[in-house]
Amino acid sequence: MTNEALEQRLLKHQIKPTAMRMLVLNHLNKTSAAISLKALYDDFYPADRITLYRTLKIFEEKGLVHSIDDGSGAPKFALCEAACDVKEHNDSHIHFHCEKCNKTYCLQKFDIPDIHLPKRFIQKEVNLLVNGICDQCAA
Amino acid sequence: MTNEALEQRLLKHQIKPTAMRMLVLNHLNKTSAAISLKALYDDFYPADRITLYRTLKIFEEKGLVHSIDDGSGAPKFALCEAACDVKEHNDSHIHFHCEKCNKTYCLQKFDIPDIHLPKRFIQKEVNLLVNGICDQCAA
DNA sequence: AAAGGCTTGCAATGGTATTGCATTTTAAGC
DNA sequence: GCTTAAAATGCAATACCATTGCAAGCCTTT
Repeated sequence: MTNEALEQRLLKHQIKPTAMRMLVLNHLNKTSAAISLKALYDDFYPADRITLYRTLKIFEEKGLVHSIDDGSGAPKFALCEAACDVKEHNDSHIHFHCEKCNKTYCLQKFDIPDIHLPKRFIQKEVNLLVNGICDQCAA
Repeated sequence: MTNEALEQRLLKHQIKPTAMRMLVLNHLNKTSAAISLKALYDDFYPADRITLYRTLKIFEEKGLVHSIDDGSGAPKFALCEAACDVKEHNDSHIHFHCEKCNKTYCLQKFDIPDIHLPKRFIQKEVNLLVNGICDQCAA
């Protein structure tokens, strides 16, 4: 992804494109798995941890990434689908956590099936986390 | 639930029935919503927090309760279905978190629908968390 | 060049999970 | 019942992660 493309993507989400933010966005864009703050920190060492924290925070707030809680203790982050924006997240896909390699993937193509709830329960948002073994590790 | 019944239930799960454990089990049994360690601590004050922590821990390990991560930051705990035991958890139901009252319920009667995964992904365990408004709060 | 606003970096705080260890309680054998 | 071993409890301490406060730096606008 070119610098211009990165910049455009940030601007589209009303995020001021700083160097740090473009680096982080580029990094997120390159990897297929979701990434934790700690992992991001390791990859960007010796960049400041708090800055990375706030970078992810604002990305999330502006609908550029969504956070995934895969039960590993710390949330992980992954780029949103194109449909997401500042006003609304729309990440209705399955999240898969591999218990072998510990990676967490957004299965963008795999929608969450319809849910049946008891009478008078109102559904707003659904999180579906599947634990198991990913294709790489199953090989 | 009688003391004998509580005791039997603990023994069935290979948990030594101490006073504390029976109290906690009774408490879990009385409430329909899942409970966090902190809330349990508040309810049992001035009992020791660590003891309660370890009580929940062993309950979980022995298949008497399961933990639910509803995104509130701290896991909550609820009694397992009767089918669970020391060897295997089997809590394949929807968890519902009400954003109004912040309570989290096990919808025992509402099974998780079948999931479609990409080729060669192996599914082991599924967590389905629905956020929304519960029947009480919707009224 | 000056001023204001946003970003960054460092320090500090806060909450929760977890472990170590000494003491108490429980269960078992005699 | 008494003794002893194992398990549970209570307290202190540690560790981890998220989050905030504040001062310094950067960038834009005038």
